[in-house]
Amino acid sequence: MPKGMTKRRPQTRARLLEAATEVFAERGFHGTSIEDICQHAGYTRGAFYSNFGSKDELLLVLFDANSERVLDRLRAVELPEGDTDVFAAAVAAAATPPDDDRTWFLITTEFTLYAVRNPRAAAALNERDARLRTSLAELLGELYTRAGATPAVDLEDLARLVVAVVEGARAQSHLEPDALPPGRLEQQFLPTVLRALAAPRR
Amino acid sequence: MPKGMTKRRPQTRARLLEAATEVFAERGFHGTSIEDICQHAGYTRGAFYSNFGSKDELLLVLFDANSERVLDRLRAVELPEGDTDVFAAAVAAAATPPDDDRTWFLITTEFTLYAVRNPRAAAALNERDARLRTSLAELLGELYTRAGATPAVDLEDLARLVVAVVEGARAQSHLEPDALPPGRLEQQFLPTVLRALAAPRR
DNA sequence: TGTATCGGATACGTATCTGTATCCGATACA
DNA sequence: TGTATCGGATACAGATACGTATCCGATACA
Repeated sequence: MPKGMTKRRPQTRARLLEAATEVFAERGFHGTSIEDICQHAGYTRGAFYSNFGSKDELLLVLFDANSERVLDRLRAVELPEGDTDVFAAAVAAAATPPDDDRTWFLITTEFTLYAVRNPRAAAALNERDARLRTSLAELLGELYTRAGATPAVDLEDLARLVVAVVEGARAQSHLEPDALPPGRLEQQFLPTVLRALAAPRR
Repeated sequence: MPKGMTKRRPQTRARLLEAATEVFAERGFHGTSIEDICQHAGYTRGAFYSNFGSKDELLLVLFDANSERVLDRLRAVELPEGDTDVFAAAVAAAATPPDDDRTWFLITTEFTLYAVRNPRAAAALNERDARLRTSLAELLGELYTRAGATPAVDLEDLARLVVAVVEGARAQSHLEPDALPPGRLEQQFLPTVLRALAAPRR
């Protein structure tokens, strides 16, 4: 805790961030006024400007916090031991989205749009994605090892593919949850794909 | 042309739509005021309200128009004849994005967000996606035929996968054009993936 | 050529949002 | 317990966006 005083401050910061999460998810970033956030959090705009310089700044903080969460989730994935179908088991273990996925899908997508137009945000997003791919590549490497196979392609490239599939599927699932339950596309295809990208036995 | 009169009308409509396309891409849907659109098109708000009921309505029209374009593009894909690597050739033929892809990536993504929150838009989006998948499944079927193979999975499901990969890759490319040129991920992986999903020869 | 209708411009009132400047209660700290 | 500082509320002034109501020039049509 910084020098002067505090105790209320981190609380209101947290509450503002949480409120912003919900309101952004509901109405979008541009569609949300600072007033909306404060109202939803039970504060006035005074509190907001005392804690953040602008709506943009808050969004960056929000995104960074979520990035850590996502990375933690990925790092927490444990590869199963069973020797039946390692690929399928691994995908199944990793493919369950959290309950609040809808909210974060909306915010992350919003942030993506924001990033395409804003260099500072693009940097943050690309850095997160790079770290995510590194972790994922690591995991994939271990997966192939356990399967007793060698990957036939660069693991970072493969990580890009996996991210593309996951993100693409996520969008479809959030638009038509009934037609495509979350995780289904991944479970249906990723095991086969990963297996197909193992180097041929020699 | 409708009864009363017209000639100017469809022109200004078109110009407003074109202006909206550009401004939405630049500042986002919520970030764009109706005034912005009119100014960029060289009209006043009077012209806007005479042609559209609201910004939302205009967005729907914009999206529908683009949907047709996308479907036309897909239907125009011609499978190559050469017998070398049919899968690679097909992917290469289909993977080149149009020049204005960035603009439409932004708008479509924006529209996706809009759709997650708005049933009417979701219906439009899902209908387009369904038609897109149908066309794509057809194309894939023909592709397997030419390859002398039988698909091992439902083609509509496979179409979902392809769409996921393409959309996921598109997002990555627009965020890091240098690290991932448009179409590269597709060309690198899709041929192998499609081949791997052919039923084993019997 | 006259005239009714159409398309878009202009003008207006209102609502909302923004950022800052100031004020007051609460809390740490001596 | 006194006091300086901190956190958030309140108050204010300006800007921007919205939708409508009205007006005027242009075009179809008789």
